[in-house]
Amino acid sequence: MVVDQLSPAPEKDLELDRLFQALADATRRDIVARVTAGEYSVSGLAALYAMSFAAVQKHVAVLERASLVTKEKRGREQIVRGNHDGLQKARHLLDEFEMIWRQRAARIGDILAEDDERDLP
Amino acid sequence: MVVDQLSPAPEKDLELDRLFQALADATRRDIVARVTAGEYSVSGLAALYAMSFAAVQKHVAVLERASLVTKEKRGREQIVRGNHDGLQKARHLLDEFEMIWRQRAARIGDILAEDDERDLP
DNA sequence: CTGATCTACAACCATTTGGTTGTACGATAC
DNA sequence: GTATCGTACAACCAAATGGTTGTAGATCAG
Repeated sequence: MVVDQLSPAPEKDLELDRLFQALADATRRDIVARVTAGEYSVSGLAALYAMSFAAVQKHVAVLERASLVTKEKRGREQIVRGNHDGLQKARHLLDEFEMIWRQRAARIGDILAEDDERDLP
Repeated sequence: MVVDQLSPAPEKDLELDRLFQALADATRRDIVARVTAGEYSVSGLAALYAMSFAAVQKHVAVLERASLVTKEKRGREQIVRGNHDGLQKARHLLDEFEMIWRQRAARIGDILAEDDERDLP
């Protein structure tokens, strides 16, 4: 019974909480997209948005805690880069949901097939 | 320039905000997994968790607003079912990030290849 | 050295979130 | 009918979020 392998009580998965929480903001998603494609300093990012430097700094911190982004000091700047692992972890969970969904669809298909068999001689 | 096609200012995408926000809670992820695999009434779901009925009711409402779940009245019960579309929308965004990432990796690969060519006669 | 830049972090504020309890109402069971 | 079940919704509360301003420490340019 594959279904019951799912967490019976929702084990508190702080990691996924932070991951999806981090993605639940348009500014942060934009930052992820940008630093995935290239490198930005924190102030370089801050220049892109209509909010204070400190606000962007906080967004980057949220992304960092969620393992979606890494920071590396270079001179007096802090370079922000995309972290592939975090994205893949999120994708992986959604893929699992997708699998459960397909298994369910297949099961429904089987039941219909059984009904057909019963109807046949 | 594929990179610059990305939202210059983060267009406020309420839909994705709600989607990821909804997934940023372990209880709600568990609900999604369960109703994706089968059918549950709201009270049926509430029986699974160590919190009040009203709390679960709110979680279901959040999932419904995020298009991850649908409710349908049946007798005096409200049946909750998984909504495939919402999940696919989230997967789609992460897939886009994945594509950007791969393009970047390919670009870096090209640069290295160019360097190699320059080094050769 | 002086001044400008980039960053970190604290303090504060308004709003949202995740939970509670309590009340009310339609549908079902007896 | 009455009692019970499943639901909806309001009011309330503590904590987290998303933003601000202000202050202070490194690092670089002149």
